[in-house]
Amino acid sequence: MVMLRKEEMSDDALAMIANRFRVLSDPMRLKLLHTLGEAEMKVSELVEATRAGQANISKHLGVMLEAEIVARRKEGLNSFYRISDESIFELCDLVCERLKTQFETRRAVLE
Amino acid sequence: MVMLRKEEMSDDALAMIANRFRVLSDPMRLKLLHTLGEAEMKVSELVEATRAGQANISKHLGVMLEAEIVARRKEGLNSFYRISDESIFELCDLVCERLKTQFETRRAVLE
DNA sequence: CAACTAAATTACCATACAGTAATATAGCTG
DNA sequence: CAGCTATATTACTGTATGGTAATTTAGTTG
Repeated sequence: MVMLRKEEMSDDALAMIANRFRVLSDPMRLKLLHTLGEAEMKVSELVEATRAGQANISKHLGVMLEAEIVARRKEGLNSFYRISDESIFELCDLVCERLKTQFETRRAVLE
Repeated sequence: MVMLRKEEMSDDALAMIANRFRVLSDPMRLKLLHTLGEAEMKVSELVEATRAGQANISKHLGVMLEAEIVARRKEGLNSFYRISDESIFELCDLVCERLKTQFETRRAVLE
């Protein structure tokens, strides 16, 4: 546990971790994950839900598929995507909680 | 809890979360956090520990200071940095565990 | 105060990447 | 098979960002 504190941490390991964070560092991808949180959806539904371009959504889904954060199931003309890495919700929750604490602390300074 | 699953999630909130992930999405910054994990250090020590350029390190530290992931204490000519957001270790651990699981699954496929 | 030092900032270049329009691919349907 | 549809891919553009050299800033010491 607490890997990052342990002495040995190779550059390759750091690069892999950094890459995972990079995949999560885009608002549109987080929006897709948020939307997908509820249920499996096909691309056209995600396009409608996010009101973004089809090519854009396809590209973002491709990035997350490659990172194995989502999984794809093809059925005829449609592609259905779903979350395949539930741990991202834990990550987002942690960040959310931390941000709230930060803002609360900052606000308290003004009193 | 599990914020990302809740229905309402504003674009601003998504942008803030994405930004936090972005700050963590660079190998050199993770290396600095890893190095800082043990104890407060001054910039020159971090430069030596990471074998990177001084300007580079200063810039990365500035990014993390702005994000309130590290804190700074000035003493004479020196600046001492320390981790101010311990939750990043939890984030990194979660990612690490998930990556290990992924690779193990992928390896198992070859048997 | 002049010389020195640590850290921050600036200016610059190169690369990476998000968004988008156009096109390709693959499956469906008449 | 011809046309249609959903998704993926390609090519391109603009913007953001990491690395670095040069400079600035702030503090120290003779």
